[in-house]
Amino acid sequence: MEATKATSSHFIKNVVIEDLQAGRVSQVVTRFPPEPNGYLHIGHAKSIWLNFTLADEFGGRTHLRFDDTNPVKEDEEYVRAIKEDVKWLGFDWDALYFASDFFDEMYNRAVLLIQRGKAYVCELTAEQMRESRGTLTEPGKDSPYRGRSVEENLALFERMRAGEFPDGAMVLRAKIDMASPNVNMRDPVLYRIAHATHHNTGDKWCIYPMYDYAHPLEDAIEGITHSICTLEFEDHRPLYDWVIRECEMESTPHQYEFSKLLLTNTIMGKRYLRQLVEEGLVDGWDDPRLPTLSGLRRRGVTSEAIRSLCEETGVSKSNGQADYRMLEHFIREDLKLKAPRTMAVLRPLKVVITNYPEGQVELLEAKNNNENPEMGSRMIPFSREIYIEQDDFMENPPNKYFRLFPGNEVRLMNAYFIKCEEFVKDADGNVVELRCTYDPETKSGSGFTGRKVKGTIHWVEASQAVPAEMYLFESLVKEDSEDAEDFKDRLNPASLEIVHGFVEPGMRGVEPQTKFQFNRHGYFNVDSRYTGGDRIVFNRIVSLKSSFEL
RNA sequence: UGGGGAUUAGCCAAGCGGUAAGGCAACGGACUUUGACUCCGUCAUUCCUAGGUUCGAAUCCUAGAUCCCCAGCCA
Repeated sequence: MEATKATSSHFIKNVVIEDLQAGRVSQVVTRFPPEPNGYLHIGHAKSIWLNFTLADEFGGRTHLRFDDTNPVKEDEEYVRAIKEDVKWLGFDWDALYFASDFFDEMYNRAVLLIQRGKAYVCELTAEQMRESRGTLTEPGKDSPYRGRSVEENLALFERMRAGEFPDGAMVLRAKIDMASPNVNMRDPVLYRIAHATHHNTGDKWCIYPMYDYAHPLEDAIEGITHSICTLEFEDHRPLYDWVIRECEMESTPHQYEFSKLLLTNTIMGKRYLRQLVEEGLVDGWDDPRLPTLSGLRRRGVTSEAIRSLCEETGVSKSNGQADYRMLEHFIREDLKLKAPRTMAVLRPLKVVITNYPEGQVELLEAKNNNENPEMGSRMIPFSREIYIEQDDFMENPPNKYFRLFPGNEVRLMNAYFIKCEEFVKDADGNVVELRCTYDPETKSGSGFTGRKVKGTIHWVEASQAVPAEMYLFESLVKEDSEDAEDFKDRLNPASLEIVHGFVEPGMRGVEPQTKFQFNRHGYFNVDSRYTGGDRIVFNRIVSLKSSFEL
């Protein structure tokens, strides 16, 4: 049976509970309102999670709404990608809308505003408008067009719509207060002229509503009860309420602001992400190093881990960033029992077991997940020649190194104890081969207790080993580089290392997006772009924790 | 210097007048066929500061400090 998941409390949930109890709303309706002008990243995941889980917990509904009010920046391609990401996170919208579905209604409400003397057509240029807006400490000046008659405004607005004026010639402005201490209230622009083809409405419109005007109307039309956004919109709230009130909307949604999710050691700014992609500094929007949802997905991060992160970082109004290690923790936690465990050698070092019969291959049993017996076991080959990790041998080891070194014995996971007798170096002095002996008595599962060994290392049988590429990722940005002026100076040149290693024979033909734990290394995902034919590429999702330092 | 927010441990975060939850990280120890996992233990006499109210304050009041956001015909 499924225990009811106790979700933690937060201030927006408290508001919802009060609204429900007081009868102010009968059903919670939220929305996730992305602008289709870019790819979603983990910060958006928080908003998606918040809106969907909040409504779900109280039997409400959540809409997916594309805020497509600016045709020059938006594209159908992003609509597709955003839908895919939301679904991948595990959420289903109860209704799908586009802001553009409501353009007629918005236009009609604008006419109403004009009729009520609450809006006017202004012919100030953008620059003049900026100059007359005042500053943060000085009030603005009224536009010379502020006193136009209702009739004149109506006629002009109609002609704007009819396409009689070029872009920038005039705008529709709200008539509020040019002296407001809140600059958002200084007669904000409601509509601008843009002769651009819209991905949904084509060339039907050449005037488009601004966010501050469109958003509250969209919410009201859809019957949204709790309109959740991020902190920077806090001082837009009076305008949000003004639009709802002055447009005489029946439904009165309320806006609540929370602090967006930021992660340490990553780049989240839309502008920077776009630059990385467009300048080819990364492998597309789904580069596994990116915090985009498509990048995280390709890397192998699970949606469950992302949801856990959202849940555990909480909902508040204080600015801050969560430690990326928190995400890593939830990835490991999610994959621990789900991912089969296998042996993979990233940087191979050949080992010849000199007392093992030449030409003999035996099959040994290996559990697929030590902590999850339901995953069963598999048979893996073992013979005279195997590969181990280069790191697992040192000619001159420091104290507390309990892997292989001359004269030392270790356990080969799932196999036998081996002892290092000699090592072979090439002309450059690199160790290229180990010669070891094994003890048949120590076979895995035999119950041998004769002696103990401190180290256990992993390996892959040489003749049947399957070559594979492993993409090892580090943070895209250097640690503690937040204050760098040019963000490119923050880029970590070592964020990607590709190694050529070996995996077990059973890995041949593995499907993209399959996740494994490589014993003693970490969690890896089969890359969906490069894997195919004989090529297998693994993306390292996250390493295992380690308390060992050389 | 106008307006809007924020401030509880290294990080995230509960707490709403009755004596500081939880998670991440870190650090000890036990266990271990993954230096992982798991388990046990440690980790804020104090909540930005200073005053005040109160039997009692992170919570209420007063004054101050620091940080974030706002002057797009972007969202």
